[in-house]
Amino acid sequence: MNIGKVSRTSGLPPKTIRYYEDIDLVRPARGPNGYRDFSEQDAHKLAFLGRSRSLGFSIKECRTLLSLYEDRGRASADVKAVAAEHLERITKKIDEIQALKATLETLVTRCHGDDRPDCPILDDLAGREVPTA
Amino acid sequence: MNIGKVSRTSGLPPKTIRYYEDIDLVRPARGPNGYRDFSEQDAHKLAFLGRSRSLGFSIKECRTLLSLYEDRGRASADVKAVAAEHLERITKKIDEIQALKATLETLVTRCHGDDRPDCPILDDLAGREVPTA
DNA sequence: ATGGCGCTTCCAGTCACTGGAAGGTCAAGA
DNA sequence: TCTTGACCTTCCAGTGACTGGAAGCGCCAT
Repeated sequence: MNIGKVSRTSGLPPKTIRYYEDIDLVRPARGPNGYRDFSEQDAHKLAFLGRSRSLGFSIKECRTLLSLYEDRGRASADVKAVAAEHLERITKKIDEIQALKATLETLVTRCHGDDRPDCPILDDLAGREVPTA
Repeated sequence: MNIGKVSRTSGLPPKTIRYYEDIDLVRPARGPNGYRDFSEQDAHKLAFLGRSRSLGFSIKECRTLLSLYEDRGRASADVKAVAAEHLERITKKIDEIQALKATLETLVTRCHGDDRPDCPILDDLAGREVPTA
């Protein structure tokens, strides 16, 4: 399977697939013309990677997940640990970003948004006190 | 004011401040010894930048915000537009990341997490069908 | 004058790609 | 047969927003 085909089936851009080979996530065979020749297994692996990445796992975590995936005797607890840690990070991130949103919402609401130059958003960014409530 | 002092007052690491000079966000004067010499205004600007960045504005947006901040005659509507757009992005991001969290939570809950090798998390990553409910 | 901190520049690395140039390969159509 | 155009290759460089580290100055106190 050429890179174009596996790109279509996995949903990953060719550039990304080449990059994944570069960092040793996949090791496709080569045809006599120098073209990469992906096996079904390679295609599966790439789809797995795409899905993992889209769930926000880092490349490093993907590497772990992939090795667990390929280890027939792995303990599901090991996988769960990686996923749970990731879940915790995500949860924290959501909290942070929601606090951010609240702040921004307050600011946007308070700004009258007209031709006048006085603007609570800039006031806040400049560190001036703006009551929260 | 030396870089160390302004770093303390603005909360930004010296490296970041030098970087901000590099990309022309600040233009501190120089003393006869070659040291950067930050004015109160510079310090203010850096604090403004720190606050904007911590609210998740990109450097590009910070540049816009900063120019609006320094433009005595700006219309608050212009500022509101930048902030509102950012708010929209944040809102979308929250939705996405929450969907992510839900998926991951389902997977983590479903994985028994013991010594056995069968694991719904890996099954999902591999693209196998896993019922959502 | 010596030690230690703070300052300088410059180069390289991070993460996960992405873009582009320069060139080889392959299959289909005129 | 020639040519077109899609597809493939490698390599280099850039993204964003820093961060780390080395080498070498300046400054102040003891």
